[in-house]
Amino acid sequence: MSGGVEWALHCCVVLTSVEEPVPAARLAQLHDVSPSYLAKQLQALSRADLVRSVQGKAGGYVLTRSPARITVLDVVEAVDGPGPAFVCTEIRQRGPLAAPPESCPAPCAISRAMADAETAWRDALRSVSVADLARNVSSDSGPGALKGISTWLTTAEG
Amino acid sequence: MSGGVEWALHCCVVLTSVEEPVPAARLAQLHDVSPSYLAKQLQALSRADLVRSVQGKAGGYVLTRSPARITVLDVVEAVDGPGPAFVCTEIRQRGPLAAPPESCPAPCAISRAMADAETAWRDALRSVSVADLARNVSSDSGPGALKGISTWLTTAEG
DNA sequence: GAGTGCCTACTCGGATATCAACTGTCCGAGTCTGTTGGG
DNA sequence: CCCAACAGACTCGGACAGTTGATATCCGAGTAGGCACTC
Repeated sequence: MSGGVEWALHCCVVLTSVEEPVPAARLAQLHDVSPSYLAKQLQALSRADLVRSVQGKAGGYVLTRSPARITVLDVVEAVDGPGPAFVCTEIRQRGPLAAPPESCPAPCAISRAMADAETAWRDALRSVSVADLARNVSSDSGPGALKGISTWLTTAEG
Repeated sequence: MSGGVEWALHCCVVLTSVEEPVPAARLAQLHDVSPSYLAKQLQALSRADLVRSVQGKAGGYVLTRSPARITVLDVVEAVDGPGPAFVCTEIRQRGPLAAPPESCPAPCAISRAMADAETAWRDALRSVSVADLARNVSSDSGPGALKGISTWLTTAEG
């Protein structure tokens, strides 16, 4: 799994607490990560229409909709790609004892088992929204944590 | 996800139908895959104690226990490694507004959500055994399919 | 003083190097089988 | 005829290159805001 998923999720959570656009560079120095690489992840979120990019002097990124309507699965698929992690090569149709294609209308049992597991994984990620994450962060570190980050993001200090 | 997982699972399924050891080279030409690379995957299965390797002239690989007691998760973890796919970097403890370590006794909300999803994925893979896979293959391609593979594996034809 | 045009500075977006992991390959260590020689 | 020792060949196991995707970076296109000039 790509490590940029964690960055993107944290960015979505902090964007929950602010209404003005936040530049990628500021998000990068907040998390102390590479600004250029974080920009790439945010571009992926923008392509997936999870955040809206505004250009110009006071530009940056803003969530396109309510955090309650953005699931963790949305972010993961935006960054890591929507394709399944396990891809069936249909090796049962290869080799000297290959199964004839007309007898393979459905994916093989192995492919089905892996697909079912990935479906369970996706369902779990879909059941958690970015708003849930922000709520949990508040109950962990106190309600003032996100508020402090919000004010730091919107002020021009170093 | 490593593509070798598919090869390893197919090998485990075909090993279900045979009692004698089967060399890696024969499994490779059955599936028409690289013999050397398949050998690497089988070595991983051997390290995980899922298959037993016997050396010498009539050597090869055999399952160490009943296929009903080998789960798909066992094979996946043996080949891809047991570590979780998502690793939390604890970036909340970095940067100018880093959370103090004493206020982070538990993993962060993001890490928990990802861990829960992976647990669901693991549970799904753990609930399917190699015996289940073999049974499904038989209902898909007919009971004769595995039998034919078994006889082909144990005979010395080209 | 108000409006307009321009200029600057800041933003994103995609094209570009660097690196690690997966993929693929090879040769040496070890062992079982079959044969052969002797008793 | 039976046993034991040997040779042979086949097996696995770990060490060694090639290639694709992830990581990290840079510079150009575009736009909003601010300023100066004009009316």
